[in-house]
Amino acid sequence: MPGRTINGQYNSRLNGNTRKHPERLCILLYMTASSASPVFDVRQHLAGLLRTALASVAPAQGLAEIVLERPKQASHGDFASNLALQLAREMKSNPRQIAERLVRELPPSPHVTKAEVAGAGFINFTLTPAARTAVVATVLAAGHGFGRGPAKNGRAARRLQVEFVSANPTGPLHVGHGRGAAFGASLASLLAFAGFEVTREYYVNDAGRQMDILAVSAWLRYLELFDEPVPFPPNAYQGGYVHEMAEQIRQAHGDRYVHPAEAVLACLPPHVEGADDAEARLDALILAGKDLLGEDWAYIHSHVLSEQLADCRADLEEFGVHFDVWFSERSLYDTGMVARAVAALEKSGHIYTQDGAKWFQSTAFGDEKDRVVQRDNGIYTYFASDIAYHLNKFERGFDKVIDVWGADHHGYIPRVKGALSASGADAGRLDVTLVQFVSLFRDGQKVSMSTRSGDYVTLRQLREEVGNDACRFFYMLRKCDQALDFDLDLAKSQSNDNPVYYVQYAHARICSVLAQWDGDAAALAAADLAPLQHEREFALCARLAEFPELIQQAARDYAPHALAFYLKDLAGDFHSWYNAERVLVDDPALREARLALALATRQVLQNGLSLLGVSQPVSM
RNA sequence: GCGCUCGUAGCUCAAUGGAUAGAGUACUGGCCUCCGAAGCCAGGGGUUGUGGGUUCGAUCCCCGCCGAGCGCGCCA
Repeated sequence: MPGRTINGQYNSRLNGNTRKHPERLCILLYMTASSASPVFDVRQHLAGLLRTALASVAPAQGLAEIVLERPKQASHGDFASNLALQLAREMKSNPRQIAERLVRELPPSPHVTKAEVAGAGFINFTLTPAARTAVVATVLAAGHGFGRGPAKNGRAARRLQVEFVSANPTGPLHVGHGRGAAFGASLASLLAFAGFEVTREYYVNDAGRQMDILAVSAWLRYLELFDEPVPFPPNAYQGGYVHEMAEQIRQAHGDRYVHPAEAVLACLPPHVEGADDAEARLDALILAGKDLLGEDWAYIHSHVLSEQLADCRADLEEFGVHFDVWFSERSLYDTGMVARAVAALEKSGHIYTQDGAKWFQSTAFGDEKDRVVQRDNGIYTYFASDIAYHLNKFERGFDKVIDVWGADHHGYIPRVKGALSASGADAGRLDVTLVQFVSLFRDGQKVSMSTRSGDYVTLRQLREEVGNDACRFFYMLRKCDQALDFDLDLAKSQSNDNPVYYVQYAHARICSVLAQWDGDAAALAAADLAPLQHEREFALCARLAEFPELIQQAARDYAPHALAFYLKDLAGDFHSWYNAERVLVDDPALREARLALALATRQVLQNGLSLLGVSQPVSM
C-alpha cells in the first residue's frame, strides 16, 4: 500500500515544523538557476563579459539582470543578449550604436569565437567548438542527475505540496481525472527534480452527501437482487459498478441488509414533479436507509467507500501516479478541526449568522458574495472543511501549497484564499492551478459525460485503448489551461503517429547502436569531443545543454508540458543528426565522440521521459 | 447579466515583451546493397478573432467589441 497510514485509515497527518517566510517561488528558482551547472556555466561567463563591457560603456547604468537567451536561428549564434535594447531607453541612444560600443569593450574570452551586433541591436555570441560540445561530458558525468536542481547545501530544501486528482470516491476515475492525474504527477516529479522537497497528496472526500448517495445507490441495487425493488432515483449513481458493489455485499453478507421495499417506500414523501423534489426524495431515501439499517448503514457506507478508493488507487498506480498522503476529509471533523476553524473565524468577526446559517464574509476579500459555512440544519458545508484542510496544510509547514483543480472550480478560489487571509494565514502560499476540461470524441461525436448517470469513458478504458505511455504523453501535449479535445478513434487507430513513439524511438535507436558497438559505455565519459564538428552535432549539443534551464523554467511556471515539447525537439535533433551522420565509423576517435554524443542524448531522454512517467524502451 | 479561462497554418497545438510567429498532422516531391524508414530532406501554406492603447519592439501587457468553454446553491 502506497502512502503513509494512520489510525488504520488511509489518512496521514504530518506534524511538520512551521516555516514562516514564504518567499516567492520564482525568486528562489532564479537564485538557484545560476548554479545549475557545476562544471562551467557559459551563460554566467558571457554575462560577466557583458557586465565588464557595460561598466566601461555606461558606468552609471545598473542593470539588475543580464538576459542571455538561446536564439531560435542557428545563424544568430549560440547566445544572444538584448542588453543594448534595454539600455536604449534610459540612455536615449540608438541601440545598435550602444551594442557596437559594448562589443568593442568586451574582454577577450577563450570560449567565444565571435560577438557581433545584429538586428535591432542584439549581441550574438558564437562559442568555440569545445565550449559547444562540453555539455556531452557534463551529461555523462552527471548521469541521471543531469538537469537536477541544486542539492540542499546543508539547509533544508524548500518544501512543496502538490494536491491533485482528489476525485470523490463515488465512481471510477474518468478521462478528466486522468488529465489532472497526469498533470499533477508530472508537475510533482518536475518540482522534485528541480530541487524541491515535494509531497504528493490526494484529498479524499469521504464525508458528506455524495458518499451517502453512493451508499444508498448500492443498497437499492442490493435490494433489487432480493426482489425488493424500490424505484431507482434518476439522480442516484447509475453506473454498472454500483451493481457490482451490491453483488459483492450479497456474496459477503447474504440477506443481512434486506428490508421490504414497502418499508423503504413508506419513508418517502409523496411524489411531486420537479428537480427540488428529486433531491428531497434522494435525501429521504438516505434517511430511510439509515433508519432501517441502523448500525449496518455504516458498514454499507464504509464498504462502498473503501471499494471505490481502492479502485481509484489501483487505477492511478497502474497509470504511474503515486501519492505520499491520502488525506481524509472526515478526519477533519473527527479531530474537531472544522469546528475550530469556523470558531476562530467567528471569533475574529469574519462570520455572521443569517437565516439560521453561518456565513463567511468573503466579499471582504474580493469574492462576489458571502458564503455559507454551516447550514441552518447545523451541517457544515464542503467549504468549511476545505478551510480547515488548507489551514492544516499550512500548519504542516509547506512553503508552497499547490492545488490542482478542475476548471469548473475556479469560482472557488477567492473564497478559499479569503478564508485563509481571514484566518491570519498568508494566502500567497497557496497556488491554484486549473486544469481545463477534456472532451471525448468517438465516431466524430462528442461523448456526453455525467458522473451521476454513469455515462462516461473511464481512465481505465482510455489506458487500455491507448496505452499508458501514449496516454501520459498525450495529456502533456497541451498546457493545462487549454481545453483538450480527445479523439478516441484517432488516439487508437493512429497510435503509431503519437509523438510519444517518436521520442521513444530515438531512445531505442541509440540503444541499438550501443549494442552493436558492444564497447564499454562508461569509458565514453572521457571521450575526446573535438571530432564533433557538424552543425547538426552542435545543434544537438545545444539542445542537451538547454535541459537544466528548461527544468527550472518549467518548474517555475508549473508547466510540465514544456518538458514534453522539449523531448520532441530533442528527439527531432537526434533523428536529423542520426540520419545525416554515421555513428559507427572506422575512425576510432570520431566513432567514440559520436557514441558519447548518442549516449548523452539517451541519458537526457531517460531523465525527461521518466519525469513524465513514460517508459524508455530498449527496443520497440 | 457578472466573473474566470481562452481564441495562433485546413486540423491538433507551441512560442521568459524580442530578430523572418514555430512543430506535428494533412497535401506535394525526393531518401533504405548503408548503425532500426515508428526515421530523414525539400516545398506550399498566417493581417496571431477584431478595433484601439502602452513600448525602440506586442501572440504575450491594458481597454472595447465578436465568438467558445466553465462558474455564479444553505451541492461537492
